[in-house]
This record gives sequence, structure tokens and C-alpha cells, in this order.
Amino acid sequence: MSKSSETEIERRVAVIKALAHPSRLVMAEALQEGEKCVCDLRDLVGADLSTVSKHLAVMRDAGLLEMEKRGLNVFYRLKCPCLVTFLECVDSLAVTKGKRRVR
Amino acid sequence: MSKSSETEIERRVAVIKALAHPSRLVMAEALQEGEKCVCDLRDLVGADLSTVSKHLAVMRDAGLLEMEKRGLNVFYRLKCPCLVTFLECVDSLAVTKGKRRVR
DNA sequence: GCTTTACTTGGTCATTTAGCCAAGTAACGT
DNA sequence: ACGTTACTTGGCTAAATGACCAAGTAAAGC
Repeated sequence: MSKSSETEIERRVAVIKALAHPSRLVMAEALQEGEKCVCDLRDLVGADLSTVSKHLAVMRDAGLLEMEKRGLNVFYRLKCPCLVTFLECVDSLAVTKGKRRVR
Repeated sequence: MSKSSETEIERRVAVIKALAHPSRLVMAEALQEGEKCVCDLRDLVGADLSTVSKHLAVMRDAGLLEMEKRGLNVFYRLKCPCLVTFLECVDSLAVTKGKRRVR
């Protein structure tokens, strides 16, 4: 029962939401280097395998990731080439904001 | 008591989260045209003024917006010039995903 | 100084999200 | 066929988010 009547805005929001979580963002960044299996990503974020799997499902449903099963492993890869650009944009903001942060 | 010990990732996530809501995304897009007062934005998204104000605070705290009070009005404007690029990236994904959507 | 306008802030409640554990599935090894 | 590995899915609970109403503040107008 996929939501068939999503608006343009809702679809955009779904994509953005999919990146709006520390573990998911870290995984998305890692996937820029190339595909990784779920267990690699679990090691990366250090959460329960089921948790990681659900996070990946969120990103997949949003259209950010593709999955492929090979043997026992499931490999995920980024579907968007533009994540880099996007994160640079985010970073430029983060920097602007934290003019002087307690360090 | 601003969170002084935010990590790099958390700061990024805060920016992304600030855009991960339909009303907030719509307002951010509208602000690309130039500054707007809170009442303009309320008319745009059609929510309670207090709700809109809180949404704006979220984006402001994330570093996305600047506010300026002039007379009775409070004007908000985008601090990032790169939102366009970012949204194009998001859209390219949204489109890729919805290869064939019920319409 | 009192009222009005344009907000922001506090409080409460409903909804969504995120985490873990436990159970289910699918491919491989023996 | 049976166990093991690598996941996904269901269920539950705790925490975060979002919406509205009500109350508070600050500038302007009379």
C-alpha cells in the first residue's frame, strides 16, 4: 500500500526526512564511496542490525538508495550523484551558523 | 542554553531537519524570492500563527534564516544562497523515484 | 495611557519516530 | 535436510515532533 497520492512537496519532504537522522546521514555519506552491505553499515553506525535495516528502508522508500541481494549479503548504493553538492550546501550553512562555537 | 557540544553531524542533521517538514520547506522556497514577514508566511501555509512562528524558529536555530524586526512586523530571510541547488538535487531524486506514479 | 496589531512562548495532547528484542525468511555450507 | 549467516519484519515502549489555544511582549496609533 504505497502512498499513491503524494504531493510534490510530500515527496520532497520524504527525501529530506530520509537524510534527517544522524545514522542515516552517516550511512548516506559512506555510500558515496560505493556500495556497502548492511553489516558494513551496522559496523559504521554501531546500532542494532534491525535498526540499521529499518533506516535503510526509509532511505530506500524515499528513493535515495537501491538494494541488491548477492549471496547472503544485501548491498545498498546511492541513487543520487548529487549528495555531495547537497552536503556542501548544508555545511556552508552549518559553518555560517557556528561563527563562534564553544569548542 | 544553546547546545554547545553539537557534533558536526548533529549540526548537519539540524539543518536538514529544519527543511524536513512540508510547511517549512514551502516557506523556505518562498523566501528564495526575498524576505517575508511572518503573516505572509502564515497566509502561505495556512496554519496558526503560533505554529508558523515555531517553524520559523526551528529554521532560524538551524542557521537557515535570519530575522529582523521592523515596526510591528518580523521579517525573515534565507541565509543560504544554495537552497535552489539543494532542492534540484532533491527533485531529481523524487522524480527518479516516481518513475510511474498514480496521478 | 489604552488599544490594536504582529508576533513569540508556554502548556497540553495526539501523532510520529526510533530503538531493541524476538521471530521470520532466504541463501549458503556440510 | 539441518545449521549458520545475513538480513527483514512485527511488536512494543520511550522520546521527539507538531498542532492548537491561551497568555505574554513589543511597537504603533489614537
